[in-house]
Amino acid sequence: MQLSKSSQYAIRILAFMANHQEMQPMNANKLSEELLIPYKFLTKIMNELVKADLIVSIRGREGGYSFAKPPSEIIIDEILAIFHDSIKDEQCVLGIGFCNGMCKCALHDQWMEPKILMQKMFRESTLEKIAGQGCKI
Amino acid sequence: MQLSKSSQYAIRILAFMANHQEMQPMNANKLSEELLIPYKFLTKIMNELVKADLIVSIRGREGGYSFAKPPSEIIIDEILAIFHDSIKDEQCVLGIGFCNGMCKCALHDQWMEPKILMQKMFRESTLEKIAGQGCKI
DNA sequence: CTTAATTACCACCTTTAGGTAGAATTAATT
DNA sequence: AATTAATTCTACCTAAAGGTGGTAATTAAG
Repeated sequence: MQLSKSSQYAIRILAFMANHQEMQPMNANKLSEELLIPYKFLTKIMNELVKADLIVSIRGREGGYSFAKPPSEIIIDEILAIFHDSIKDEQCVLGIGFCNGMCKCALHDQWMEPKILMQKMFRESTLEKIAGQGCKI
Repeated sequence: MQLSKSSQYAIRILAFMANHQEMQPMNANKLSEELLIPYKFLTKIMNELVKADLIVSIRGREGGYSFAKPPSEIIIDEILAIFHDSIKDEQCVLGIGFCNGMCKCALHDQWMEPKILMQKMFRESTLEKIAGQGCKI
């Protein structure tokens, strides 16, 4: 029961970048060293963030990555969605097809509250909001 | 962000068995057909439940599976633990090593409440409690 | 004793997540 | 124009999850 490594890394990378907007564009080497994320894996993730239009990349010398839009407009759920980690409304904790009022799973009622809280957390947290928190790793 | 198939199946299987205690021992064929879980995968899961002492198996004709202890004494978290799906106290949502007061991740504070709720849900739900709920698939 | 019904075990297959390698492309600097 | 520092692309590798096949072991029933 946890996020994929890709999602975890992506959030940490973007939060770090949001904390150092003056250093943009920021290159993959720097990010890899600061966050202790394998270089090649990191570039793969960054590339997906570029394709998803969260990040723009500048190739060549003095290049690197910068935000495609301000961190205040990027929500965590948007990042999770890229790596298929977002919690959908209809998602059943026991994986049955249609888990709703008609035919619900054995954990449906208990699952409601934590599920809604997680969705709320992922949907209401912007990068800007969370960037200030924590010890920036 | 979801439970493994093994955990999902195991909970559904055990809840079903708790709902039909008069039919014990219950064999793999019956469980597979009722719950639409691939036979071979199901027997693999049952075997793990046997090794974990949640279930006892009886081989041979008229054999099958029965509870090793009453469903009122089996909590969901115990099942999740078998498949490495339990949510540990120190588990960080962004996967950093030590996420606590000293050095916490950017989502630490927001993660607290849903995490505690999920742990509560998994730790306080017994099989007996959840068995009655839902439409028994 | 034989047969049929059952679980246990071992080995494998397929798909996905996580991660790596190397060459191609781009662009600033010299 | 050459060099160098950077991203991008394609392809691959490894480990784990999910799933299957075949057979041995066990046991009740006939």
